[in-house]
Amino acid sequence: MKIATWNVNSIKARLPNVLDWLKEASPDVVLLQEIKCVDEAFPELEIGDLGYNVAVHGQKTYNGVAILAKRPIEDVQRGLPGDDTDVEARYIEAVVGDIRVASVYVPNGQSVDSDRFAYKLGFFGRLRDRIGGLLDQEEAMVIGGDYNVAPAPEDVYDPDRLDGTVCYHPDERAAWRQIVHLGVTDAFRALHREPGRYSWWDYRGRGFETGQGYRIDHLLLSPQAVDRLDDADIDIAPRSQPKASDHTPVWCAIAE
DNA sequence: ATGGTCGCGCTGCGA
Repeated sequence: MKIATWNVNSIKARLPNVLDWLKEASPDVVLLQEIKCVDEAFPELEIGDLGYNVAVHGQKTYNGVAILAKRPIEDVQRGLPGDDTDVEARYIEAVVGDIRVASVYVPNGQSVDSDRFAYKLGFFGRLRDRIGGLLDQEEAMVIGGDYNVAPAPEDVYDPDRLDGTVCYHPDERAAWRQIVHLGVTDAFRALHREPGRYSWWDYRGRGFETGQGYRIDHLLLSPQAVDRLDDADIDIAPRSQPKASDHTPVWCAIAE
């Protein structure tokens, strides 16, 4: 089962790109972030025509996550537990076949001294609690999304200069490791040792053209999923297309 | 140049 994660930065603005990639890559499950629309506005018909079922947790203008799957999507749960006052649509979870999947959009954090950065660290803590609880079920699980953190120096284009800035701050990397230390595995890094493989390039400063990227989109696998991990990679082709998202898909293949 | 470019939606905010 091929499972991908992709921050599309508006599903409406990106629909031609998304449809092209679904046809080209034919993933079984796609975990989308930043769809930037309410549930009713999600282009379910166009995506359904390609054979996908859809589960959406949308929001007007900002955020929004969704799951696409060729098989039925069961036991859908919307929202990350742990803070009843958090109304931002950043988490959706479901079961597809024998694998539990989730699409996560971790807050960007804006700047290190902002309230949004504190919200980001709090979100990481809640995500850790959720993943810890799910691990107790001892099932195959893939938690994919835009984590908005590059875990290690090899995951950013200039680690010395960027250290301490948003998406590569020591507190964010520690929050990431706290999740990893629960016992989940970064699927891409489990199979690739090479540095300089990125999933996001800032529109500003023409980051893609100048090679200034970050690896911030990840698939975290439970041990039961890692045992079945056949392949994983980052597909940078969609990032070079016209009207591209600033993120590109990351995928893994789990044996049936 | 503490900038740059997108998307949303109509003014500036979030990323």
